Amino acid sequence: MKQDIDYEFLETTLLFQGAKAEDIRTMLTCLSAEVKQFKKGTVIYSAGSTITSMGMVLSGNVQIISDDLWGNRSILDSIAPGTVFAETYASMPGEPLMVSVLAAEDCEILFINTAKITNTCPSACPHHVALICNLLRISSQKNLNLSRRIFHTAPKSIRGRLLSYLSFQAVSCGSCEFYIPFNRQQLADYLSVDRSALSNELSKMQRDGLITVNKNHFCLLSDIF
Amino acid sequence: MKQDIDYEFLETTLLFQGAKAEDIRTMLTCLSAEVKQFKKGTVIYSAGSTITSMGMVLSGNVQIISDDLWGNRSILDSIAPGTVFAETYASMPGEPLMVSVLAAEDCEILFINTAKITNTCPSACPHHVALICNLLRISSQKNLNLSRRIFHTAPKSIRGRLLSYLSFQAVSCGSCEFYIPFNRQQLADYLSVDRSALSNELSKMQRDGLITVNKNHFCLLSDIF
DNA sequence: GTAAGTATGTTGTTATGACAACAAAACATA
DNA sequence: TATGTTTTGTTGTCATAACAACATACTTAC
Repeated sequence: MKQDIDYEFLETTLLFQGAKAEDIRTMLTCLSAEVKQFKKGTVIYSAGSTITSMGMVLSGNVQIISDDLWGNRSILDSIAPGTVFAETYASMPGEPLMVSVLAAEDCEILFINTAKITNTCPSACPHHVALICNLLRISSQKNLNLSRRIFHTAPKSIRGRLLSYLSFQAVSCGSCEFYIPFNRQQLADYLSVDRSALSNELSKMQRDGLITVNKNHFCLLSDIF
Repeated sequence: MKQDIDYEFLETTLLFQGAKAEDIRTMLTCLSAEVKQFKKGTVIYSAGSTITSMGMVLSGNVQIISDDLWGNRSILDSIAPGTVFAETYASMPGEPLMVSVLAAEDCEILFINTAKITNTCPSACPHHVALICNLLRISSQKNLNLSRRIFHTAPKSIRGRLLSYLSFQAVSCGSCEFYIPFNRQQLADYLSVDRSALSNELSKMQRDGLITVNKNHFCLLSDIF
């Protein structure tokens, strides 16, 4: 089973950052990690269940989805190869998932039991410690992303949210001119507003001389930024 | 300086969970942790700056605050003794703070350099590993809290947000009858809605036979939960 | 090129929430 | 009990965002 894992690829991931292919092979054996295949459309983890292993996408693509009380499904995130998912829940055993994980394509997933990483005596395998540090970094990064989103959705008006989001983008890229990684629908979802209302507000802001917009390219004009 | 630290108290904190007072003393020396005093109203960390140490409140109380572009200040969180703050930023060196940390009362803060925890060779001090695991747990827990909040503020109507929040509370305490840890203003802030509109909506939901409310005590009546 | 599909912008209507201002409890303190 | 303070509920007005429906690009495939 394990011989088909591409350890060179794993070297490039955030989780295994700093470890050599050979070390990773040893670690995965030691942690009794498992690779499983999933057909497109399969549910990998379902909301409400409790889990003990985080997953890393080796190939294919998985989606984090949420079905609300009325059956409306929304896609919260899309996980690319080399990225982990469900690591938060795997670190907090017993906590039921609020979301489901779905195979968006045929995919291969590497499952790693988090408790084995944290519980196994680290002296047995010195790379364990590096792995935990990487996990901590991944968790902190996710934390920042979540905090930012809460931040940008805190204003009650669409314009306020856009100003919050856009000025952050400007600061973080060090220029008043930048591209955003969202299309209109995705930006609307991120800011929790209606897409057409968002489009409308962008037009107004352009008329008000605050910004210029062209597809994903934004330019902040005002001195309030 | 360090002799006035209450190591027995630190034993009870999440960060030092599992370590004995004597171990903690050794670790803090090894990590060259520092205790500092702050007068009420002092800024401990200010938004925009970059930091390398997380803080733990030993006595007093600190607030996480955010001042928006127009100078409106909002209190995002209140940190009690034994709890850490800014640990996310300390784990991601170079990331500028989005919020400020303010001494809400006279207080004593223990500062710990996160890089020293993760970089120091763990074999030098075996409890380092436990410390990192505790940090990971703290980070994961915060992650869950942030995710939940995003979840509950995702619906666009006040009623939708309340249903999301209240049904989660019911599930997590295993009963349709429960107390919430917020007063009206705090709940409104948490759900990012206006307080009086929230009160109003709760009344409507009561009239519609969905819930009964009495102060912090809620009872979900409908079968949709 | 045409056609089909997707993404984006526009407009008008309607529902809803923010806000302000006030009333009524609840609580504390003297 | 009287008094001030805080919390919560109520009401009405007004701004705003959701929604629907449509128009106009912009893509992609044929």
